Amino acid sequence: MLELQRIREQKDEMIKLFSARNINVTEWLNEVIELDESRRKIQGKLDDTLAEGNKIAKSIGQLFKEGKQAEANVLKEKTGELKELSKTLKEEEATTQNKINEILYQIPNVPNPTVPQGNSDEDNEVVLTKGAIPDLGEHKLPHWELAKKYNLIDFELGVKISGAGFPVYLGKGAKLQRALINFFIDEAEKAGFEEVIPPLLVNEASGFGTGQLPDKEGQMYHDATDNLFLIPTSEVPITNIYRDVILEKNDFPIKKTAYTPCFRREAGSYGKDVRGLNRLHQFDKVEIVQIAHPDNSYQRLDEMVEHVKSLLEKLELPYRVLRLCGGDLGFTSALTFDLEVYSAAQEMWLEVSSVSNFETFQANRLKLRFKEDGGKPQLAHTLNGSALALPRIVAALLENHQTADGINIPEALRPYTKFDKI
RNA sequence: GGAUAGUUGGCAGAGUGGUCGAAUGCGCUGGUCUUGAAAACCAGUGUACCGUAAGGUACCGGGGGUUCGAAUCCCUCACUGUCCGCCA
Repeated sequence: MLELQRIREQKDEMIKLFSARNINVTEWLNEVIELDESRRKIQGKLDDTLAEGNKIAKSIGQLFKEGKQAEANVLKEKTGELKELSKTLKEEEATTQNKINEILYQIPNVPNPTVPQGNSDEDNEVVLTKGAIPDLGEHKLPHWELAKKYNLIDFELGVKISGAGFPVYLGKGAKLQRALINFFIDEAEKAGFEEVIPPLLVNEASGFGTGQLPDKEGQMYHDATDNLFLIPTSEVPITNIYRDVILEKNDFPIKKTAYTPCFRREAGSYGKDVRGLNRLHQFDKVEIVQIAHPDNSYQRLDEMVEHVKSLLEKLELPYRVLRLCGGDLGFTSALTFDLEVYSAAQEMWLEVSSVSNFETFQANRLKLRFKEDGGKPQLAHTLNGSALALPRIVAALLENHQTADGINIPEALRPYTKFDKI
């Protein structure tokens, strides 16, 4: 959620930056400013009214103490009107505040100045492409066929138990999952991230804090009985550790990593994009999260991208780094780098990581702040990235490393799989 | 699931209708003292909003109510502790 104060002070710059998203926020911002002005006026009146009421109430108390009942009763008469007035003003203020919030909830984050303008993923900027695309010759198989051939993943079995998008991993397929998770976690720890195991179900306040709620509840599985949501990413529970927290300056840097399953309803997805492991309702992911000082959050973002790149290199996968354009940029993000691996048999790039700086957008909702020596609390920056999402990595791993007589496990992963080949 | 007790400032913990944003202790910050430190003593120490400021308003788990006045009374929800039941 955007900061009201920033809207007041930097409206024009913001409008300019929002053009990267191809949206015009002028009317929204003007309306917010206008509503805020009237809200403040109302509050002024309300405060005065309450102050007067407080004063009278105190006098009445005093009079009672002195036994001056009659005088007290006279004063009581006067309070009725004040009460009515303050009630009305309170309602007005609440209504106005709600209108402000309604608008604020709809406005996405301000894009960083380096975000290219664009409408769709076609306008994303390729920052870097690295690694050789393997020449698999004639006999290349897509990963879902490899999975079947080597008995690694059973998609139909998952349909029987749960439905489409819930694959069952078998034998070496299951071991490969576990190996990747441990590999990713170990690498994250080496990079200074502390491992946590968060809850997989979160409450409404947490969903709101990171921006899944309101509006995107359709994306999450919801348990209505207890009003809990299955996490679509561990970003939600991890970042919410710091909801309603005021940090000290030397608490930085805060770096957490977690492995969790992730659950996404993916309503409306269809076609080749959902084939095999490309898009699932349940998948595994190792996430890295940082809470950073505003002064160096972009440096932290770069470090996170470097970390993810190193993972892909160790897995010997060809990848590219994209700077997302405004049209592809997530609602809460100010700047996002996507990392994609090349899936050699499908002959397409698959997004395996998304590394973002949310600046104060989430922190504002979370009330996640920090204090400089002697200063007032100010909002921290939140960042996160996948490091990495498993299914598409598995897809690329199977496809890219396939040979006529099996699938080679990359060197870096062998200590974890304990086998060299599938 | 049943019974019962709770939820107060960074922590502990008082406060059961008025002068309570809230005693006291601990912690923290600054000062005095000291060669330095500790101790002792003194002062300060929540958040948000409004206001140029002085100052004002709100917040004692959330929401609602009673009252001139609520941390305190009532309703409701959430959470926590304890006991019982069930269970990995």
